[in-house]
Amino acid sequence: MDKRILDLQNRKVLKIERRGKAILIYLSGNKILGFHQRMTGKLLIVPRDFRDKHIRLRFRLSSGKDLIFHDVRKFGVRWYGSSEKVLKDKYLSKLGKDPLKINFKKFQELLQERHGMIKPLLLRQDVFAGIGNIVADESLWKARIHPRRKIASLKLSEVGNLFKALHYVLKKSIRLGGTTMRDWLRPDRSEGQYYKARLVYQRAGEKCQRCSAIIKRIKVASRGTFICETCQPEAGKPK
DNA sequence: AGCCCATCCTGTCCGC
DNA sequence: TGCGGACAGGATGGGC
Repeated sequence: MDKRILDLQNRKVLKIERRGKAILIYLSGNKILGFHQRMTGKLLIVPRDFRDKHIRLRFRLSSGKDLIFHDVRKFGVRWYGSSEKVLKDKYLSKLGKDPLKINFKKFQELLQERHGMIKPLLLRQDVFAGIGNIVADESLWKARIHPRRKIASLKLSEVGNLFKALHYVLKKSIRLGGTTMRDWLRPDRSEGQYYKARLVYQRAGEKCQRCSAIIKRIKVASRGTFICETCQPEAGKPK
């Protein structure tokens, strides 16, 4: 039996917090139980007799149900310890700004003095906490910005459009309960509805909702990336 | 600084 | 039906 798990006995959940893509459960006795779901992780509240080969952790709750961490690919991360120790973790302590919690001026500042491409920057959790591949592609499409555009080449109006697009996409995906494309489920095992609402991500070969051109799949930052080449022209490549 | 690749691991899908 | 390759909501470390 794992001592760290035993140590959870009788602890009370005081609050649950999200920091970027990390979920922190504050427990009595100054402890934090934290998770990062990565690619296929999910936190589920299930009946005690719920069984599945991919359950990695199981916590018995006083409600009579179990909290489980289910993770097919085992990339998920779990933290546990005193809140000081957990918050000092390399990943958690370096998390950047939540895009929904900053104003446009701050957003502009974070883009200053950057020399790379815009999409890889959006995906950096130490700069913007919480933006993932889907939100990045959907936002860049909405703002009509090619993911390989150099940050320094973006006009003020484009930076403004991107900021607005990020807010729009993040709020919408949260309102729709997240993205279920294959594995992921909400804690009550219902599906998130954002995947049905997406406009470019994983839609290669389909028509752009804005201009009817065919959506393409390219690679940016070693990640599958979906764009409309007409709406999101690449700098230096006039059509 | 920033880009790419491989890696961690399991499952699915597609072409042959 | 089998088999190999590509790809999948992410992060990290090494090489250039």
